[in-house]
Amino acid sequence: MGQPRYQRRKEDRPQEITEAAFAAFAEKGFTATKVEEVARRAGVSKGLLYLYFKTKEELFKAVIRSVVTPRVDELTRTLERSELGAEAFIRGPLLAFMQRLPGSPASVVVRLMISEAPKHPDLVEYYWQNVASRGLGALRQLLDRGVANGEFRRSAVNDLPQLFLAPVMMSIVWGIVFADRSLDTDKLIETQADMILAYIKA
Amino acid sequence: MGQPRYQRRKEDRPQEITEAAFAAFAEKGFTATKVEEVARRAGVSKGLLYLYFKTKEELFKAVIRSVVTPRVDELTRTLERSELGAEAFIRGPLLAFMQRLPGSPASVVVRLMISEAPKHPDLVEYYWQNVASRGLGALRQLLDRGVANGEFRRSAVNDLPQLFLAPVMMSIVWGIVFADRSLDTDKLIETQADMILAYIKA
DNA sequence: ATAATTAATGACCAATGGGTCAGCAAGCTT
DNA sequence: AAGCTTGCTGACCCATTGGTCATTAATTAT
Repeated sequence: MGQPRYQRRKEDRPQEITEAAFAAFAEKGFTATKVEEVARRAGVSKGLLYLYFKTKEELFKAVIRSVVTPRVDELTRTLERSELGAEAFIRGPLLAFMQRLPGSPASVVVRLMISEAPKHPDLVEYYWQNVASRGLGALRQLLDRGVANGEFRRSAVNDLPQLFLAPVMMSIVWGIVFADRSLDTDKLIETQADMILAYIKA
Repeated sequence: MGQPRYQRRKEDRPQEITEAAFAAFAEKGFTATKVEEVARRAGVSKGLLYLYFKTKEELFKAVIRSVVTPRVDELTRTLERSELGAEAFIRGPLLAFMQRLPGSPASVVVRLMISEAPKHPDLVEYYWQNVASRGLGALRQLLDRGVANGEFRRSAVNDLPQLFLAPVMMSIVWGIVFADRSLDTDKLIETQADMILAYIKA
């Protein structure tokens, strides 16, 4: 009956801890989350956590990276695979992708970035390199492609792909602040796409 | 030479403390700001601060209210005074107002709300009643007026005045996270106004 | 089996910071 | 000028929590 009191699972621990931390941060934010709480959720002692992550901040960075990386990969894959025209791509996969963001972990990342960015310049740099600049670059490329093949005219939008993301950001922030008060985020994002397309169509 | 070590200025203290707190919160955020730091900035002892504000949270709420109230008043006044047509109002005073927001204290308030909203439901309620719902209501009214007098057609925008604010929010968040990396927020907001107007014009 | 290795524990430490309060002194009253 | 009220101070308290480390026990090697 000697149930061992724990198992040694060196391989799995980091991810388990990271996932537990994400869940905790999502609920309470970074500062308000106690390291011990993360450990408890991961079914692990606080001491072990500090064996895998030097400080609470290191853990935080690892969490952001772990959430962000797969999502960016998803986006770039979608972009590369597709052979749709620019407008069709925007109305199809891009719209779907953007509409999923407000309800996804991305939303938590945004909240954490806004709260903690000023204290973590290296994390901002990472986020810029791996998410923002790549995403915006892809959008710019898409718009330029549309111009090149005559679908779109060249306009201010070419230099401001942030216009696509503005209603996504609005939806995310709305969700954080006014959790309950409903807003039709799908409609918001879709209408923006409609407007932009009407505005830039050749 | 008996310089008095302090003066009694019961009337001015609350505002002085509130202003010092705003400056401190703007730099470090709510949690990272120590009450003692606020007191120091206000040129006051920590004990006195607690004479005027029961807790750190009460101070926080007072700060938000003090920043938000005058700004809302400014907006509503502008709206009421103006006798411009809907489009002219949007391209004129409304655009100017929105373009000022990202560089204004409003930006700090947004950051604080995003970070602290989950812990301060009553503050969210206050913000909703006094800022969000009034601002959105005014925009809705403006759009309806435009429809009524034949300037605009009725469209999805009538139910989603958040579309106007989306690039403002984007600019604010951008400024918080990527402080240095520049974004032409004026252009972003102006282009959005152009797009919306093109989209809804009768 | 026995020894060696190291994943894992949890009691503990030290610093931080919100909040208190006994006492001091500015400035008013008489 | 003496006394009184109260705005104001700053030393202090103590709960919280990030981080450490001596110890334990699961696993592997011999």
